[in-house]
Amino acid sequence: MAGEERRLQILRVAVKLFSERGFRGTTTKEIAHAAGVSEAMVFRHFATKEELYAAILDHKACSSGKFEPAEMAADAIKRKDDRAVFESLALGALNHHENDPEFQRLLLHSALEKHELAQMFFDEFVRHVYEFLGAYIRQRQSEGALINVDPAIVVRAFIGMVMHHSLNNNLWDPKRRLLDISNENAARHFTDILLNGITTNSNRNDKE
Amino acid sequence: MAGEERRLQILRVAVKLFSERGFRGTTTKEIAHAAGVSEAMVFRHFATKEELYAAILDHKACSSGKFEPAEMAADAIKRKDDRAVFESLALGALNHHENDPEFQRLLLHSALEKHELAQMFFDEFVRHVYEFLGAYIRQRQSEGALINVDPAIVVRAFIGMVMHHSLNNNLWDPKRRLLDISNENAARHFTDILLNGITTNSNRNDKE
DNA sequence: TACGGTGGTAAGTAAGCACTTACTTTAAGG
DNA sequence: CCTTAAAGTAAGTGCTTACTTACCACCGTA
Repeated sequence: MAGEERRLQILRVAVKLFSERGFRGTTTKEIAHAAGVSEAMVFRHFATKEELYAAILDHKACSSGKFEPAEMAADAIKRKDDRAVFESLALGALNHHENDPEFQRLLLHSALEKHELAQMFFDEFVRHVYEFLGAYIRQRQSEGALINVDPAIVVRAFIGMVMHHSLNNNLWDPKRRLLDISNENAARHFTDILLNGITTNSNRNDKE
Repeated sequence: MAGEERRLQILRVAVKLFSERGFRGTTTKEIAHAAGVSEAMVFRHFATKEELYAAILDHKACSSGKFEPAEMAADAIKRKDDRAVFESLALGALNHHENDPEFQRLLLHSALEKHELAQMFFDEFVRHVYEFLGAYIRQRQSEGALINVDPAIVVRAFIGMVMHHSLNNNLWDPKRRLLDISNENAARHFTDILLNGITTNSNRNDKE
């Protein structure tokens, strides 16, 4: 097998193992065995275990790249369709986490281990999301469409719903015994709650 | 030092180390050193490292006990004051996580490591929260105060906001660069969003 | 056919790990 | 003051770990 090919293969199996067992929980022997080569081959491609781990986090974080809203979300923003903006962003995130559950586990493991690349990902990627969504919310507030709350709080609340749901599906309740809904339904309901709350109109008017 | 006293002291320092570095990341030597005793003493009190870890998780999870809403929340439920119900529960959770940040880290570590006690805690404690809050929501729906959404979705959304906020404060953004608000403010704003959403009334009426 | 570079391995090494053994100190009770 | 049991330790044991070394097999090319 050619060099680059093998390198990628080692990376792939390492992603799987690191995401399952974390950095310290995964041995280079296991990685080599899973890749079907000897341990020495792993160290030919990656000088140290740490370098392999960093390469993975780097690859995973950079493959996401800077936060760029999906086509559907960008379109919704132009139309100022708040519902579509939040719903499409939520659906994008939920689908991403469903298709790549290793990513969330990897990130959590490295955050708990205080690996600098986890912090870097957060500082880069998450900050952009806050800035981007925050700017949109601010604009819609100035247009009188949204109430005046600190946009950062709104972003945190919304991301909270979405990420916590993903975390439940991937980590706590993969059998989905507490809640089993499609990503589409989840995105729609979370958006509904964010935009309109759960109080009935009659009840809301009573109180005002 | 007396036996029971030393046992508790070892447990305390082990909680700290395990929550910081996880099970595999913490050595029995470190625990012994942090407790100011020799490694052999650790193994006199706990037959294996695993047993020490289990004792910690057990203690932490059981000290929380079954989910019992705080006094303030229980009172709010009797008064059917939705705002107070959600706000007091949120504040309770946020304060708990702030005062005992080790707890969240410990739980995350053990969930990632697929330790059975983490799953047990989730199955017991979290299920109760869903049942309890779900029942309240169902009741308020039947009274026409809340709209008819699956209560489990509402619970997930609300817990999502609260837990994700705690997770940010404890793990991702302890410096609180993205959002720095008091627990009281967070609880109030999350409750506001859950109950009323962020759309302005004029805008909401326009669309209806 | 000689050869050099590349893909690959078997068999280490030194350090670190959970856990043990064989021993010493401490202190309360008769 | 002597006994005795518990509190405590120094110095291992055997295994695992990340990482190395020294070597082999193949293959295109000159």
